[in-house]
Amino acid sequence: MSEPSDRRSRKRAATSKAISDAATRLFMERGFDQVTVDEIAEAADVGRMTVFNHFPRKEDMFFDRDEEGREMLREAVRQRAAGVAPLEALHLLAHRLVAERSPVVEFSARSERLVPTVAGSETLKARARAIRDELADLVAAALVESVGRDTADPDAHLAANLLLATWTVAFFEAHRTFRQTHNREKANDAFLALVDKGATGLEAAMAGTPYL
Amino acid sequence: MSEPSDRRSRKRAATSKAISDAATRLFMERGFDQVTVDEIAEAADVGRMTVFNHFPRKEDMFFDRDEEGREMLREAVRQRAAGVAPLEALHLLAHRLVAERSPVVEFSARSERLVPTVAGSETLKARARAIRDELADLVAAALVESVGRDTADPDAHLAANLLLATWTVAFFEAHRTFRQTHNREKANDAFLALVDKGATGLEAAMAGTPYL
DNA sequence: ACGGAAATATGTACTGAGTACCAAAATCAT
DNA sequence: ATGATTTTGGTACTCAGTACATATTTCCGT
Repeated sequence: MSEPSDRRSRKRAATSKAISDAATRLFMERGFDQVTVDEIAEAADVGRMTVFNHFPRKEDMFFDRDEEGREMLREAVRQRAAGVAPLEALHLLAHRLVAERSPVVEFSARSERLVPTVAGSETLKARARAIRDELADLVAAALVESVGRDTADPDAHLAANLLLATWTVAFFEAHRTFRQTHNREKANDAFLALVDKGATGLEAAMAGTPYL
Repeated sequence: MSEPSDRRSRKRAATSKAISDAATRLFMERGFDQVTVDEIAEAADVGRMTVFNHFPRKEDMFFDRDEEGREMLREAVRQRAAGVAPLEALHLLAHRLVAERSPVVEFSARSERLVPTVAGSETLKARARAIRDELADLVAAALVESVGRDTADPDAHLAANLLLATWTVAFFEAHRTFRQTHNREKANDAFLALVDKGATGLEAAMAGTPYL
C-alpha cells in the first residue's frame, strides 16, 4: 500500500532467492546432476517456467553471485591509490579480501561443502572455468583501459590470465589446507603464500612492460 | 583374407574417422549448435547409436586428438636430457613444436577456421577449457613424479597452471597475429615471445623451489 | 570351413534441459 | 479504474544422452 518504490523488484528478488536457495540446498544434498529442475521448482514452490525465467541455465542457480566478483575487480583497478600500478592494486585486493574475510576467499565449513559440490559435477566445473576466463578477460580489459593500451595487448592478457591462474591454484590449495587442518589462519596463509609467489612471477614476466 | 591382425581395429578406426570428419566438417560449416547428432549420423552413413558408441559426447567428435597432446607432455618431462629441469624441458618442447611445425601449434588456413568454430560454441569452449585443466593436472603430476614431491605439492600445481595459462594466451595471440598478417613466421614469433615471457615469470616464481 | 565367443552396429524407448509460444495474473503509471 | 508492462507459468516441442535389447560382424580354436 505505501512502500513507495518497487514492490515488483523486491518480489522478483525474493523469488530469485527462494529458487537459488532451494536449488543450492538440493545440489549440496544430492549432487547437481541428481536434482531436476522440476524438483527445484517444486521445492521453491514456483512453476518450472518461472525457474527458467530467473535462471536461464540450471548452473546459474548455484553461481549467482559472480557479478559481485566482477565489480570488485573493476573497482580495484579503477579506484586504486595514486602511484599504484594496476597489477599491484589487484595483488593488494587479494590480501585485503583475506584480511576482511570476504566470502569469496572464505575457508570455512560452508566452503568445505561447496567445493565438493562443484567438484562432483562436470557442469558446475565447466561454469566455474567459464567464470574464471570471463574474469581474466575483464581484468585484461581493466588493465588496458587503465594504461591506455590496445584492447588486444598480449601482455595485458598474459598478466590477467597468470593472475587468475595463480588465484585459482591458491584457492584450491587453501581449501585443501583447511580441509586437513580446519584452521582458517593456516588456510589464509597458504592462500597468500601462493598469491605472493604468483605475483613474484608476474612481476618478473612483466618486467619489460612498465606501468602494468 | 590374409591381413593377420585385426581388421576389426581398422574398421573401427575407419568408422570413427568417418564420423569425426563428417562432424568436424558440419561444425565448421554451420556451427556446433546448428548440427544435430542425427545429421552427423546421416552424413557419416551410420546409425545414431553408433555415433554415441564412438563418441560419448558430441564435442568429442571435434576434440578427438587430445590424447596425443597428453602423450607429448608426459614424454617431454620423462625423456628429458640429463641435467634439464622438468619445466625447462617443457619450455624446450614448446619451441620444438613450433620448429617442427606440429599441428598443435599450427597457424594456418585450417586453424583460422577451427578457432572461430570453437569460439562460436559455449560447449566447445567448455571442452577446450576442460582439456586445458586436464593438461595442467597432467603436467603437475609429471612434475611431482619427476622430482619426487607430494602429489598435492602446491608449487607443482602453480607451475603447471601458469605454464598452461601462458601457452593458451600465446596460442590465441599467435592466432590473432596470423589472422591479421597471414604470415606464419610472425605468428610463430608472437607465440614464442609470449611463451618465453611466461617462462621468465615462471622461473622467478619458482626461484625458491629448485629442480622444478 | 564351422560354431560359438567377443566386439561392434543399431534400434526402441526413455529422461531431462532448454526453447518457443502463449495466456493469465500481478503490478505500475496516469 | 484502466491500460500498459512485467511476471508467472502452462503446453508442446527439440535435442543430447542413457538404458536396454538385438542383430551383425569379426575372430579364434578346432
